[in-house]
Amino acid sequence: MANRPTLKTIADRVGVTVSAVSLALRDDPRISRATRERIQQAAEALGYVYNRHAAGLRRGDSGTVAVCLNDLSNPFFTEFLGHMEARFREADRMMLFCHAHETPSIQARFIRQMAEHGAAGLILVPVAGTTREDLDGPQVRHLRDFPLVLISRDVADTGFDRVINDDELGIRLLFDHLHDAGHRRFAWLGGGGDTSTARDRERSFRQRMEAAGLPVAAETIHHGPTSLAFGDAMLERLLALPTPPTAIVCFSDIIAFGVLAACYRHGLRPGVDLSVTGFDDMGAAAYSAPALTSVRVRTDVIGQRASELLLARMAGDRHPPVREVVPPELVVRASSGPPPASLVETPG
Amino acid sequence: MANRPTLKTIADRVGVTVSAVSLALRDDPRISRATRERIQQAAEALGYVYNRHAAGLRRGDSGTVAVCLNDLSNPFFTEFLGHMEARFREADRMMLFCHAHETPSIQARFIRQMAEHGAAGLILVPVAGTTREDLDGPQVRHLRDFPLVLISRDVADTGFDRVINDDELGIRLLFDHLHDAGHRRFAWLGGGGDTSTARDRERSFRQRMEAAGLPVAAETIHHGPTSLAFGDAMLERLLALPTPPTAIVCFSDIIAFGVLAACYRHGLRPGVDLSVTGFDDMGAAAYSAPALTSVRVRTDVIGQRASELLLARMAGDRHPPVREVVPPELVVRASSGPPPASLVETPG
DNA sequence: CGCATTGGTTCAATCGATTGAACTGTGTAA
DNA sequence: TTACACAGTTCAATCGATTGAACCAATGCG
Repeated sequence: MANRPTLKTIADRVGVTVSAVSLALRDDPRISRATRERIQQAAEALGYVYNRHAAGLRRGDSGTVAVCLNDLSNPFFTEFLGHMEARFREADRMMLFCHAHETPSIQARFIRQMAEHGAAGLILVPVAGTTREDLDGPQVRHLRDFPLVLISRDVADTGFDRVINDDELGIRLLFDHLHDAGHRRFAWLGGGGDTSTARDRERSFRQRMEAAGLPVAAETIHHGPTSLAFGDAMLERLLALPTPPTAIVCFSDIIAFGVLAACYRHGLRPGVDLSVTGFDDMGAAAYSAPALTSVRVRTDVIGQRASELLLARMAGDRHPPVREVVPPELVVRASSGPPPASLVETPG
Repeated sequence: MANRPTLKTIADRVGVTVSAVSLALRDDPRISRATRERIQQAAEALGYVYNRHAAGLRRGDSGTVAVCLNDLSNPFFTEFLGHMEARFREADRMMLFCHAHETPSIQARFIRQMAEHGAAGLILVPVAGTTREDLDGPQVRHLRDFPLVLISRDVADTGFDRVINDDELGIRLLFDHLHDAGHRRFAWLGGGGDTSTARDRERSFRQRMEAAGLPVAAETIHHGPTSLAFGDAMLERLLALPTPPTAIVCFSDIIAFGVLAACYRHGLRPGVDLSVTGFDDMGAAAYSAPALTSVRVRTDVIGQRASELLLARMAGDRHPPVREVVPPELVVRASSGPPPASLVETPG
């Protein structure tokens, strides 16, 4: 800030008023060509930097949007960030960024501060446990009619736009792939957090199990953090069961990678000795050892749609809140295959 | 922005002036307890949101810092982001974020725009090819005396603070570990970008080779992007050589993961049949298959130091520019070991 | 009683840019 | 010659908050 030149500085140097400078720098035809050029040269020479917030104060838009992610250590979410960043750059908007770290208080604070900073809109991957109250309650009155789009995770009854993955479809594709390959003994390594994603994926898994006439026993479902360590540790526990599963369905790629690491240590060949699947299909899934069967969540589509919706809202669009559900795709790779022949239950 | 309440709104409701409201909301003792409370309640009731930029206009600091990363898809850099975000949150500063995508024009644009948005400081991981000119030339006159800290990658002679990893030390630790284990046939899979990191690591590698009396042949050094695909593809080429290397030293973990993936497909056991090492030691390195020997770059230390330096500069510190070099640590895991017995050259 | 003090509040200028209205001087038409 | 249009520029209010100075009333002191 160290006393940078302002419109006044330029005006004094050229010998006109700030109004003339303001108009000239924005190429307003009201200022003559000659004067305009003198002004623009002076600005250049002085190293003038436009003050967007002073302008925004008058005009009513600071030109920023806010983005709040729950977890930066998960590349899945940074993929979103990348896609949105690109779209907002196109729209000439800067991004105010927050890493909420799955912590409600950090998220709450950001929701206040981004408003104080004049953000014109907010894209939010709500942290686990986010309630309707948090986005709609008396503490956040300023969010009323505020352009806000939720992505990836849903929060019911908030009246905001949402763009989310079709988790039900994803799990169905995955389960059917495994079931068709002959698997009957499944384990679910699930997101422990209180998120729509964790709930929806697990519910779908249970539904598919039921539909296939398979029992969902206590040792079928396991909850834990979305971390490599969790997947790694869980494989050990699953192997210790009297009848270990032949297919391990993981809530996310991250967990699956942990399982693959443990498999490697045990000399187990995923895709041959047992099947392991992820969910999200982040970039690394194609290069794990072995490559991971997963469900490709369209972070590009979701990120772009969310950006579009937000920009539309910021432009004054007043349509009723939408809930867009983006279909994912099954990506079969080496980590899944038929169960080992010795373990296939012969009918009768 | 949709006509939110302002100080005036509150003032009218309570029956005082905006000055009184301004003072009251900041708990100034000049306003009586009674009035202060009435004002604060009214603010609460109206859902008032502080306008930091209007205030900043008067006070001269908008409360934001800018952060520009070269590559978001590399978790190594998001680790930095996480550490800095935490520090800036503590300091009550919001982050204006940019993903430069290794693209100079995007970086240049951000350097201008963050200034327009009144950022009080900038942390930059310069994109490949960034020159002294880009940070010090006539196009960026506003960066003169601007609080700016470079991290991870250095740009010479710019007069800015820098916090970087000791790449020379890192490579030395890695090389000596492999050499001591008996390896004599090395390959280098290097960063193709024009960055100090790529240069310093490769130079160190060459120096150690020379010091060990080993020839650096054409098939020893290979350049390519920092991607899984590059590492994956390179293993194929290295295996096709008449005398393949026994140790593959990768510029970064990302490349090494690609190599591991290819090894898996070929049935090669890293750490047994050949050794593979990474650099950065990002979180996933402990959970690859097998776990990756790497050099732990202290993203936490670097991120924190950079934040501290920046905050100090923003507070008016005028010390001459510093260049802090943070020592990394060797982390030996399963992906490296002695060369296969059959390949160890017997002396004489 | 008169004057100074103090507590509580308002006044008014300010930060940097924007913009509708007003002004100035030139050229053209009546 | 007067009136009028018009191009080019300036005036002045405005956005929302801050702050040193001014103001006013009530109290304290001599």
